[in-house]
Amino acid sequence: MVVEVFGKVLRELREANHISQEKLAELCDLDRTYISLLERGLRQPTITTFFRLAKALKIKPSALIEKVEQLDKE
Amino acid sequence: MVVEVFGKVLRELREANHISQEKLAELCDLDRTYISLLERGLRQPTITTFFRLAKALKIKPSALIEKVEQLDKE
DNA sequence: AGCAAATTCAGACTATAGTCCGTGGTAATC
DNA sequence: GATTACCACGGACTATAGTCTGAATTTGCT
Repeated sequence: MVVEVFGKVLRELREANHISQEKLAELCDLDRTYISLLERGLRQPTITTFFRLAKALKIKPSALIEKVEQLDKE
Repeated sequence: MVVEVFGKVLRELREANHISQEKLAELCDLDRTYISLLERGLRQPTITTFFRLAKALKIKPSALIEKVEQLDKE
């Protein structure tokens, strides 16, 4: 499912950036606990939230979606 | 803003596919009136809804995001 | 082992995603 | 001028996005 895959990708990218959930939350003006929910696939973002996450993680939104696309095909 | 741009792109792609809002809604199992709201930039989809829209419009999600990215840079 | 940072979890809350019902308007087509 | 297709718009509704606060738990470090 898209939402679980997105969570995994999000966590991978965050760790690759060596920042905490709290730092990421601050960077894209979201709540600390919400990042946790996203990474665990318990919530799904809207597209503007998605864009803000991508920006904070220094990746193009299209490149981020691509990663999700790949893993989502099983 | 991302949400308005997304609405424009959505409408363009739907018209390029020669289908009505109602037909698109049926294809991705959404409500007719919600497609209207999306196209007018009054609502923004979550990522799974985004993926379903892309599929119905026969475009890769990453390609769809790319279109939004382009127009979003002013 | 012990401390600190990082994360998870829970409850209560507001805003909005998404549905469902209908109504009205416009532009073709017959 | 009645019908048909398409779309905008309304209100009322349920589910969930996203916030806030704090406490419990895990993880990493020395």
